Amino acid sequence: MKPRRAGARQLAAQATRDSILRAATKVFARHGYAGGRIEQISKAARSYDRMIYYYFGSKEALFIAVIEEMYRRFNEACSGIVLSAEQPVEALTAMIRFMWNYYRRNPEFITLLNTENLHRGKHIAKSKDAREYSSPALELLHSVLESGTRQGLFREPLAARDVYLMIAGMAYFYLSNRYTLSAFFGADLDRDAALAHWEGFIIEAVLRAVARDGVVLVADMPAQCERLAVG
Amino acid sequence: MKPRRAGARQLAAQATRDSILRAATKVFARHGYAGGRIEQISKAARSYDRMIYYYFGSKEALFIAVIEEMYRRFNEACSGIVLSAEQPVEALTAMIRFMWNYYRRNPEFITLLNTENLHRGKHIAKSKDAREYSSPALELLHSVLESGTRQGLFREPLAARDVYLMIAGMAYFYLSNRYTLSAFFGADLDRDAALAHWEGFIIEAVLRAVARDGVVLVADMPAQCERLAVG
Amino acid sequence: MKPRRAGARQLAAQATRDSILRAATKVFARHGYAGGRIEQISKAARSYDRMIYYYFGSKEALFIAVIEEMYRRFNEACSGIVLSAEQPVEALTAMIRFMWNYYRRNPEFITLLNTENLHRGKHIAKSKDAREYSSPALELLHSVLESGTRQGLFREPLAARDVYLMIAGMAYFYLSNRYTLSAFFGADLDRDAALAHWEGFIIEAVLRAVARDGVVLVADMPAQCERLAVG
Amino acid sequence: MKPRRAGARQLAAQATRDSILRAATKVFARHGYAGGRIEQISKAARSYDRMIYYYFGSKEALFIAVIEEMYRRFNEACSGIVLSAEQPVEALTAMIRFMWNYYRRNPEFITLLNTENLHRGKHIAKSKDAREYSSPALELLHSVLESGTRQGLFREPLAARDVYLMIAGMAYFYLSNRYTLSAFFGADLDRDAALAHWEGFIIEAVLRAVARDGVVLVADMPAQCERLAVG
DNA sequence: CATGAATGAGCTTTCATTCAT
DNA sequence: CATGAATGAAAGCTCATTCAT
Repeated sequence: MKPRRAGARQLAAQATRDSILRAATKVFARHGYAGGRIEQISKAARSYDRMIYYYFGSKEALFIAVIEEMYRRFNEACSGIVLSAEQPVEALTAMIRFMWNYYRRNPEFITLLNTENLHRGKHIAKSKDAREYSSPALELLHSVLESGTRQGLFREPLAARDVYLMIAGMAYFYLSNRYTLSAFFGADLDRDAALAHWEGFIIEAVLRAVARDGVVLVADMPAQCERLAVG
Repeated sequence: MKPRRAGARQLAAQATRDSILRAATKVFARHGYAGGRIEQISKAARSYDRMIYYYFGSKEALFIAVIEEMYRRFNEACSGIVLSAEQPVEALTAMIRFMWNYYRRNPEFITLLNTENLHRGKHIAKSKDAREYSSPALELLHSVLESGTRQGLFREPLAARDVYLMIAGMAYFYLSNRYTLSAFFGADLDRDAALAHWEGFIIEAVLRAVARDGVVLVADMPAQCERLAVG
Repeated sequence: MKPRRAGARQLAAQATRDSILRAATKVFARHGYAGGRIEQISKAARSYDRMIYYYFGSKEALFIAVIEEMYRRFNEACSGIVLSAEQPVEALTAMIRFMWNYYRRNPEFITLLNTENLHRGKHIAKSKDAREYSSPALELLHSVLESGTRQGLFREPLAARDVYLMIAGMAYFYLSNRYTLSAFFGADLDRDAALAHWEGFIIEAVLRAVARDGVVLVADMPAQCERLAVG
Repeated sequence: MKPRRAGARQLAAQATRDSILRAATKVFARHGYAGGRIEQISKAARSYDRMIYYYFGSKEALFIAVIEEMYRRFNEACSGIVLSAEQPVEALTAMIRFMWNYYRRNPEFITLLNTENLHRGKHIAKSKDAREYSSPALELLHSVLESGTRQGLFREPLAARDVYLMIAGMAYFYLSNRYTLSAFFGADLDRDAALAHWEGFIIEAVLRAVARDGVVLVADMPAQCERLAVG
């Protein structure tokens, strides 16, 4: 009947829903699931409590939507990675840098994942789209590792999953736990120099982990690498 | 006059305090700070809400006490590590196994740290004994790395802190995030085989990270190691 | 669009707020601030605890609102006083009767003021409208005193504030402290005769306090007055 | 058996009881009955909650004891008043000054009375010694008034009770309500000048209230008085 | 008599959620 | 769809009081 109006309405509705989702992401990331308040979310979204129930049904359903969106964005970002399989060391280095930077720039990603793991993944288990979240990052990594092996740079191919876990673990842990670690070490892990140092350390450790015995892989800025023969 | 009786009273009081602390550790580890209910804690401790306030003053103070106790235990456990500095590869391997097992056997350690980091370390900051938590593990690691270098097995010594972060990161992340990772990978990371595999992977990766160029370090079960010359 | 309906909603909301305020006035007047229970208030208002926090935010803020409303009503009542400045003795007498009757008919006024003074005025200090509470009664009194002086009935004008304090003190103290005073005197100060006697005594004392030396002012019921020359 | 020890014990016990009573007086005076905390009292008395129940039985019984002690002290103080009945104006003035100063120096007297009146005298009603509290002040006042009448200074004798109420009302109200009055007047009633002014005003008003028609009584500092004939 | 732990009812406050326009 | 009032359960915390040496 009034398509234009209906369209405008739908647009407005979508905007409301989006702003709630965005606000919820922030609030849950900051305070956890139990600590995240419905009212805080609705106010941050400049909307009303009621709207949250209208669009999402419950606090838990909202949290699930937040987790889903978080994965969607991560995979979307992963899809954007372009690597030259011909230069596996460069590609691997770029992959590490990507993950490190993604974690750094999306701190909610880390705290939301921690929150979800605190709850033993029960929300992701309820998600209908859970299956779709297997990341393109893994496949990329797999082909890079294969290429490196083929070129004699990497040893017999490691499981992409293991390398992924290694990269993610080293990057994630440093950022996720930097507050307690800073207290533990008596040093500020948030300083630029410390961050840069750790990024370099991850790269070095991963290259050493994948390198063929007797081969030393070096990643130089900007993203250069060399092959140094031994013996 | 009545030392035994007075002692009994104090003992009972200490027992009450301890059981509250133990219960709080479980509950906060399971549900986070905001999600952890005072009533749940007092019931689990077979005590009363009032006693929590009697002994600790507030929910937050109780949480701080939990965090402090958690660190104390960890450092206590670290103090028990005995390593033969003469066999640096074995020592380093043992160190890794220790941390991996500590995380596995003390899952609350992980979730409590995550919770504390969610709150940006604000509780540890309020702790009076925060300074004392610097772990003996770091110093041990330092001497092991030095010994390895001296023996020509390890390259010029890496910072103990970096190696510690590498080990902790790889071990911690796997265990902390296994629920979301299992969904992400579509595989169960909790299976014994998967756990054993990852423990081995960490050891291998760390040994490769610290090895002198051209040296391949291998850690064999049970805790054997060999030196394989290359070239 | 739907002004009547929207209006009805707002009206109902206002009614809820009002009934809470009314109930709170009663409860705080009866039991003091600490002794006044939130639940008692919400039940008396036929509402819910939650609504008190919805509309007022906290127990203290509710008490402040009660104090503000109490002052507002008092000043509103004072604004209704009509005095003929030409007949200062009658006017002053009427003023005294007004205050006496106001205290008698609004016993909460007295106990709320006592409660607020117990807390050293800390709530009124937090009130934003505190400034506006200076009563019209003072100005009225001032003009009555001036008129009396001009007519040669009153001595050189006393400060309206002092006369106000005298009236208020005598009336307030009798009513505020009648329970302990009754025990102290071994007599019932609440009997009609006793009350009427005291009202007359205040009037007489005040007239004597303001009278020009040598002039005896008499206030007869109903509100008549004569001037009796002396010497 | 061990009289000295028993005596010492009794003394210590009395000291404990007294310090609790003193602490309770302060706490109830400061926070009212409901607002006064048992723990606060026991801590202020450097004793234990349990001791309060040991010596007084309950919070209410403790409050009754406080009220009784308060009256006892007041009457004790009144008993110390020495007035020369031959100089009724001076005597009356001295009486007023006594009451004004007693109120000023014993602010707990005022707030405790207010608290007791808030509860409609229910505690004093439960006191067994309540009868004994009729003050010597009334009798003193009575004889002063009679003497003044006999000497032709005061009019036909007023009821001592009325004059007492007048003095008490004016003095008590000013001090009791000074916090709200200061806000109401926009002036500080606690300043020395203001206090001295009001003391003088009370004296003047009372003298005028009791003076024989045509007689002007003046009370000069220090405690002098003159008789000024009119006409 | 003194001491400090224990008790459970009850307090203020907050929560997620639903109702009524 | 939006708005804001309403709801009742449950949270953290405090209270006066009693128990057990």
